[in-house]
Amino acid sequence: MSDEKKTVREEKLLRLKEDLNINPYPARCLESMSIDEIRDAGETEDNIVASGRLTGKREHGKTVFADLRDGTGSIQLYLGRKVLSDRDWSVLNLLDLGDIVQVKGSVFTTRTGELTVKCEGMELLSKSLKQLPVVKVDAEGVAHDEVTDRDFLYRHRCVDLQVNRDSLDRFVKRSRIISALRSYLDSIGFLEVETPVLQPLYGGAAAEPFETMYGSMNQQFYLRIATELYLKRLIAGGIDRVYELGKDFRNEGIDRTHSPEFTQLELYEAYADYSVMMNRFEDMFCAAAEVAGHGDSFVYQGENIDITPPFRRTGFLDSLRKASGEDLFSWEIEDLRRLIDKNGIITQADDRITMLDKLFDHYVARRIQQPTFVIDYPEELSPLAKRKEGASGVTERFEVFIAGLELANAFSEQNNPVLQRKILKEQADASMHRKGELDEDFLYALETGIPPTGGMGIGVDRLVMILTDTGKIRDTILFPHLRRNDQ
RNA sequence: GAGCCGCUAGCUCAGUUGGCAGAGCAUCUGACUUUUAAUCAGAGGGUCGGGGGUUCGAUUCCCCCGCGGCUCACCA
Repeated sequence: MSDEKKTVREEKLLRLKEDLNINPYPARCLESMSIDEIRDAGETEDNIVASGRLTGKREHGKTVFADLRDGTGSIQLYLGRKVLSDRDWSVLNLLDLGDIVQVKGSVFTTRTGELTVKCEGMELLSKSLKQLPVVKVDAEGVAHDEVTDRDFLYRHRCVDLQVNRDSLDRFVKRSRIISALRSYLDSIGFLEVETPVLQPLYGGAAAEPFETMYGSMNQQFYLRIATELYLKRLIAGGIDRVYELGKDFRNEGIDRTHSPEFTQLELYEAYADYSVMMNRFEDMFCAAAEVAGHGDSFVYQGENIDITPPFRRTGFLDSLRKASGEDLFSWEIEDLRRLIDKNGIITQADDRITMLDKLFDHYVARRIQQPTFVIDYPEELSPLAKRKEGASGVTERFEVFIAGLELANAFSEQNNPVLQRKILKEQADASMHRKGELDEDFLYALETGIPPTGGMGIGVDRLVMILTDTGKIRDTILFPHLRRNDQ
């Protein structure tokens, strides 16, 4: 061991152990009430037990006021020289902010109107050796010295959750939103399943995969970019309502709305189509909004969002035509390029359909504020969707946009195995990476026959962004990826 | 992957036109029996992200590197 100087807290730890014969990390403690329960119960002469982290300490000679916080809330402690035993008073003097303690006592209201535990006994449950940032909130509710260093907070989420109240609230809501999605699907007969994260072939979306060497198989595997092709195998297997809620991985850029590791909900429903998926989306979105504490509307990044169903519907080509004032779908590639340049859109797109998609993003998608189903996408953009009957070149597909964010993507699934094989073959031939490889197992499943099916993918992190008024996807993810910082 | 910005005490930040590095909160000592951003008096605390260069002297100027932030690109 080194002979480095002990920190103040390490000294206190030693004094607790040697001078006071206290175990600073006991294995057991008394059962205690949660702090919100204590608050609900109000004043009482009875002895209650409360446990939590010491987050504030105001010393007044023979009296100390402190703040105790657990996962449910915070309450003030009153610690008096005359009330506490000599031993507890000595322990108190060796406590630091951040220590975890248990107190026993009655509950009263101070003359300033603060509900307070009058402590008669106190036990140290765990000594904190790190001096954490102290965030104080004044009478107007303004937080002082709030920790803002993103790097620090992402690397030490435990600190973020302790000192930044907003952060904890956001992740609690995230959890509740996910529960609400599951409850909805479970309640109408959907079966939750788990499909492989490591896949010998990847598919179901157009994205760069993460690659990994599978040692005992002696083969290259990929982290999934979507669960689609496996869930449809289950539809073929007769699981008529199926969903998976889990991580997908796309080896692409990180920005405000993209995380390479993200959470997606994919659901498939046999004997349904994309219009049923619209209803499912509305139902789930409203259920999630409710558990996030919202009514018919809420504010996202300063904009009021009205979530009263039904949500607006607009055609992909119609909306593009209206917004641009031109029938872009019939334009030649040179003219599209000129329009893209004129609008200052920076893109490497060189084919007609990608250019149209870029123009759609520019003219329509990013300007959509209120919940909107953009329906009937061009078939070139939608290889896994069924073509719309009676309309040429479009598919039964929609995406949901709210506040300029793409939240969901759904379609009436292509269940014609002959057409599907043809489309995937053309796509594979055109791709540099896939080298013409088709997912034959998936096609086999289609060839055994699957019913008409509606399917949908929902970006869960983005849903949480919208419902918690969060501007960056990273802030909805507990442990976003960071480079190692070994210094 | 590109451009711009940042990195100073545990936290929030100031500052040095190149000359022993500052504040508030936190910490430590003392005072105080109902405070709540408690107050008052005093004290300690820094490899100024890392490495190199210029210079009598660099935390400050220059170069390289690391990490982060913002914008953009990639992302059916």
